[in-house]
Amino acid sequence: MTDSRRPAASRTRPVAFRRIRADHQTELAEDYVELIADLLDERGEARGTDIAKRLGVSNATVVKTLRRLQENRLIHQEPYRSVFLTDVGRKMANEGRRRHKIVERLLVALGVKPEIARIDAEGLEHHVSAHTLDAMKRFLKQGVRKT
Amino acid sequence: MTDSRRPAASRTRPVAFRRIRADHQTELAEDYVELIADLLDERGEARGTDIAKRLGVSNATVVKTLRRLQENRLIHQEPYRSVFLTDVGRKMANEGRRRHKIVERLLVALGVKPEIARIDAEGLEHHVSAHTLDAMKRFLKQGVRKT
DNA sequence: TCCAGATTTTAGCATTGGCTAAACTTTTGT
DNA sequence: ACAAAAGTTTAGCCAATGCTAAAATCTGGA
Ligand SMILES: [Mn+2]
Ligand SMILES: [Mn+2]
Ligand SMILES: [Mn+2]
Ligand SMILES: [Mn+2]
Repeated sequence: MTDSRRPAASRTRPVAFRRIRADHQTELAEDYVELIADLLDERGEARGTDIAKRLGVSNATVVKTLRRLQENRLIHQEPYRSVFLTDVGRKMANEGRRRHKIVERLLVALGVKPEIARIDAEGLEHHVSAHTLDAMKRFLKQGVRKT
Repeated sequence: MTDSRRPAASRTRPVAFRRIRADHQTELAEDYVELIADLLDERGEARGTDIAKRLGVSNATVVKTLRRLQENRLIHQEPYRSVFLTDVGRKMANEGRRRHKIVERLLVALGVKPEIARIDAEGLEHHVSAHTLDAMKRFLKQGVRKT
């Protein structure tokens, strides 16, 4: 029953699960900076309240998370003022957007309804490795052969 | 700048983010029951230690999580004995496996290396809606047209 | 049988992400 | 100019997921 080409589950699975736990650690930060970048583009400023509204979360929660993002040098903020991205934060936002767009376009290419693609992509994006993202890009570019 | 066919971000984004938070709530439970089902199939019993090993997590963590899964009627266990799935748990495991396989096969079909597909699928599976899963299934079945 | 080593559970702690209600600032309208 | 309204932060709570170290239980030889 053991497939010699496939390494034992006891060895391979922990790798996957560790990756997921790592992904989840950065996931929230990624969504925040991306959202902040969007707000800055759309309206020139990103207030905590706007972030809360878009995330569907309470104001207090946002305040707490922003504090941590500031400690991690992803954003800059002063009391009662709106939020800005540091260079690191902006870079993270741009990478996030890029991934996000590719995943969403891939779903649409597969025949997923645009509204649903938007929603699913928001969760999927954080778990797509660089290699998988490349494969998606290739698929989107060159139509596709496939058996 | 506003696209009339696309609803305002302030209305649509919270939907997506709420979905993600919901997904994350069930994610761990899904991985546990799937893993337990695997162990039961492979070796007839699922010990906490085996689960810990495959998840790459400490024994104590597993004990605590299993207690919660038992409260939620997904598993059954007795002290110092191995773990079994309830009907509900088994059903969840089967659905999980189905989704998991489809996602993994889709990635491979896109040209992702099998080892990487395995890893990425473990995180992606929980964020795929029924509709998207159908699209993936269709794609896998019928080659694909695509522009 | 019985105890030493292996296994499993418990205790206690930390971090993250969420909430509501209260306190504090800032803004606005008269 | 200043009080009411609006907006923001703080305080204090909870649940989930992780950890290590200690206690408890089980088990396989001698
Ligand atoms: Mn995103
Ligand atoms: Mn996201
Ligand atoms: Mn799975
Ligand atoms: Mn999984």
